[in-house]
Amino acid sequence: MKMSHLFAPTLREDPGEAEIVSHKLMLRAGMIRKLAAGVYSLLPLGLRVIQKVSNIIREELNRAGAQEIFLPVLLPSELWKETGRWDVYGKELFRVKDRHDREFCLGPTHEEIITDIARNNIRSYKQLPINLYQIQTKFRDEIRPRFGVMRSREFMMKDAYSFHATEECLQKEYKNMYDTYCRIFDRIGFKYKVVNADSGIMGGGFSQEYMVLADTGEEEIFYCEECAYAVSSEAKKSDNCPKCEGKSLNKTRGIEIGHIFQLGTKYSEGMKATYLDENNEEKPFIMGCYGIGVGRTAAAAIEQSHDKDGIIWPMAIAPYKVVIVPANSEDPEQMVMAKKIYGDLNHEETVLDDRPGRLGMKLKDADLIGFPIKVIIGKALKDGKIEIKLRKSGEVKLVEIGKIVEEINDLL
RNA sequence: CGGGGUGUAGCUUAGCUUGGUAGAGCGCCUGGUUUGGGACCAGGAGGUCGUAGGUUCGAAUCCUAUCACCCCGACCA
Repeated sequence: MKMSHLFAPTLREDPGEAEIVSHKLMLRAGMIRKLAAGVYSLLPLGLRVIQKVSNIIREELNRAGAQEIFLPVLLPSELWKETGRWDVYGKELFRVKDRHDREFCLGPTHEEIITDIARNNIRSYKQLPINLYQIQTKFRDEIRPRFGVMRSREFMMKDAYSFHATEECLQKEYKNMYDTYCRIFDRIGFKYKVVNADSGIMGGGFSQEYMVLADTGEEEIFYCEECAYAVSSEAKKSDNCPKCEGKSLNKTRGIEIGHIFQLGTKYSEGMKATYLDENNEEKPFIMGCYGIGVGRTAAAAIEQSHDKDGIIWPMAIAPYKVVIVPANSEDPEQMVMAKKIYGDLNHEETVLDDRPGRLGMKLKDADLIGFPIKVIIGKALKDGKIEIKLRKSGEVKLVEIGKIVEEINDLL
């Protein structure tokens, strides 16, 4: 991609509407623009990050045996009345009527719909277990949307639902999803904790939240350095770790980006969703559900990794991995070399800053957008060398022209 | 929904108290000089002052209503 062609309207100053750093930087880097409170347009850089997060989630879930589906956003009220959530969900549910005055809502989550599919299409224990997921826009009329895409009314979410014949089978899949989520967040490069949580309106039994550690996180969490134990502030019972006796708990803040639930039979009983077991007896499905906030994951990455100059993307979800910057756009030799290197690299992950203008302006934009690798073609070219500068560490390497492509590819 | 606050050019904002020509910086356009961390000079475009009423000879400024947005609280990926 050529920078002169890329639609990334960067802002030099902080927009007044943004309070937290990820919101400010997503606006300044030209990733998002607001349409209404809690409703955001994704521009090319923002969409690319969302797609990279989605792809990692998709790869790991597929590998874990889940199957991707795509459910409607527009949902008839009948299913919601079956479980009682038409009333329980309250004002947070976006309700609409069609021309015949039939009531619908815009999907905030899809337990009812997936359970309806299961009861209509799964009859035998032999068809279990199964885990179905989708990556889709969700709607929740939040009481107070805030912090950009961190808490918006329209947002991208991955939601998965599993169906089981036995409690043991649910436990096994829950553990499978637990591990899968760890792989997903490890791949992105997060520092995170898994804490026991309140299930809220989802209901059911046990649930755990994945919290990305960041000073600006909305929730206070406590964790033990010795073992994996972590807990959110409202559930904390003592100052010491219950597993490692006497060890005191450390306090930090986190952003919830994932939540896994053991639902049990709450929805299947409410909706009479049953299968026949090996004794020809009708049994309600035992269910689990597993969510990840995709947009929030991108915002959390920025909260966790940024500096005064801008975003420091982890390699795995950077919108582009490399930017090539000729120091002087009027210098023909530098431009020829920049284009040659651009030609030798993967265009899908590389931006060539071919704009006229001074080096400082281009580097400021590059640091704001957060490309992990800057390739600067400047003064050292006379000595047959090109500069590689890493966004995260600031480390600078002078590399001989002949080795530059190999060197860059080694860093990806 | 309760409490607090803000709406002036694409962005950041001055002007409002005390009514009388809408101003700046950045960005944008044209020309020139520049080119290693957001350059400089010259010229230029861009404004229903959130909206609707009212007071007044005259309203960005005063009054009323209304809308939008932001922050704190309950909710959540």
